Amino acid sequence: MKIATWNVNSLTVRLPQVLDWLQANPVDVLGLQELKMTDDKFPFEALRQAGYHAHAFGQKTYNGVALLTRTPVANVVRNIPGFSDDMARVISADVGDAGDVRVIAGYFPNGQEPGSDKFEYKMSWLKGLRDWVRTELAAHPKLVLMGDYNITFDDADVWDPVGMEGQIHCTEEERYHLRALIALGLHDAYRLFAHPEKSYSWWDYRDFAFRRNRGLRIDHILVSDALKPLVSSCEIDKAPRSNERPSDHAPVVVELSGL
DNA sequence: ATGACTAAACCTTTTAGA
Repeated sequence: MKIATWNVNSLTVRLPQVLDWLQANPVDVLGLQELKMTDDKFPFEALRQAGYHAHAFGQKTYNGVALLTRTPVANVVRNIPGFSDDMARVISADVGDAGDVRVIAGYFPNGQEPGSDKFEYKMSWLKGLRDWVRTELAAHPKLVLMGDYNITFDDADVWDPVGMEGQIHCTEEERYHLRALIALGLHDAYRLFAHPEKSYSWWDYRDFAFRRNRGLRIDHILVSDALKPLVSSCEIDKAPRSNERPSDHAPVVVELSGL
């Protein structure tokens, strides 16, 4: 089973690229973030013709997430139960032939800058997510928590760790929450394998950042203890970042054997 | 240079992203 996450930064603009990517990478599950559209605009029919079931949770202009799957899913949940939020950031479902893999796909808050109201919202959102994921893990041992986290784990995820020290995506407060998720019994699938140094999942549109590989690794796939032994690969696909009108994020793909 | 691109909307200017 292959599971992927991709922040497309407007599905309206990126739909042709998503369809092209799925044709070349027929993953079983794809989580999308930053749809930037309401559900009545969501391209259910185009995705159905591409062979995917789709569940969307969108809103106007900002945020918005979706889960695309080759086979039908069950128990779709939108946002974080127990955490009141007027933004569309999370969608989860039971996937796989046995329906025993819980996939949670999220668009984590950006946070703007430390000390801002948006940063405080990011901190409370992360706490709300963790409290819910703890109970989800107890109910679903086989669990994947993936998406645009908007947090780097450490300096290895940052093109300029000195210049970005203490800046948004790189603060100790954000990384504390990321480690607290790991402490629930989750593992960063990407770091289960050796990868080249300076591997990132996002590059600024400005200043030729992609060509200069000035990026951040902020899109992650975390797998539970029960799934960790099944992970056979995890890769960032940089190819779509070279498209015309690309998303600023690249897809991340994990392969689970025996599912 | 609180800049550089990109996207959406209240659309020739602002807000947000990361």
